[in-house]
Amino acid sequence: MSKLQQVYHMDNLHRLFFKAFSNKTRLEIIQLLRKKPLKVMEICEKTGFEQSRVSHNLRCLEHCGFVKVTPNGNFRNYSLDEETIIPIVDLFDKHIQKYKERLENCGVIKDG
Amino acid sequence: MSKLQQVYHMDNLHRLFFKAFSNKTRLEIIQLLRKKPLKVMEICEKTGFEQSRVSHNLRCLEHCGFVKVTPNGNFRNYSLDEETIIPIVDLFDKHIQKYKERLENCGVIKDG
DNA sequence: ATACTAAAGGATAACTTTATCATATGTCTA
DNA sequence: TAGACATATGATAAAGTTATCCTTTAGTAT
Repeated sequence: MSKLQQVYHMDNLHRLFFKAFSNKTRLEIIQLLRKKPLKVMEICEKTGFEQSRVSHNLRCLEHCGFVKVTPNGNFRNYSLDEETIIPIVDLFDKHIQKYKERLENCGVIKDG
Repeated sequence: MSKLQQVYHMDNLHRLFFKAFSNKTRLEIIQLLRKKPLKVMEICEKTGFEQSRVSHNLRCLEHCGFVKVTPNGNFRNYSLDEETIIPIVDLFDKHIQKYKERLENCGVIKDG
């Protein structure tokens, strides 16, 4: 694989990684799981999102390595990958604090 | 503002921040600018993207605090905000290296 | 086995984002 | 001022993403 292809490939991975974060449902789930592991129904109750919506997005998060799942009888417990995700989320705050007004009225990306 | 509202608000900012990153055009521009500041036409030439596409996305990046612009006569020089963006981009690599296969075939988020 | 509960998965309409086209603005030089 | 060049902006069709509805799978208990 050439250098150029490697760089391009890396860009795609970055992009997929950010897409996983850039969704209201998934981000709320991540914030909840920062506090403690939860079952699917607990996430539904705390967010008000319906079960199917939560399941679909947990699937995405698990697939991309953001969360781990531990089956426990009839339930499934979801928890954050603490090795990579928690330090990353913490680091964002610096940028976001500095530019929050701008982020809020970009015009290209919208707060839908 | 209540605690709950603050948390919700923060989530929105995170989301907008990630959306700015989760786009092929913007991410390629960011990677180019990691090396050195560039004019718009230089970005077009290096990426092969057309001028309007680059301008629209630079507008988004500037608005959200990712890049700074320095007008210079007929040209405009764009550069990355090194204080916040560069350390963040570096940190992502750890997660992305660990989960690259998974990111590549998620099913929910696609590599369009 | 049947009923019950928790969670996952498929299809799709509604919504959002993107790239493109056409046009406008701004800056320089003659 | 006019012409040339660099960049920005508005509108919109196409592409991508999301939530929802509905069905299915899987575990548990009786």
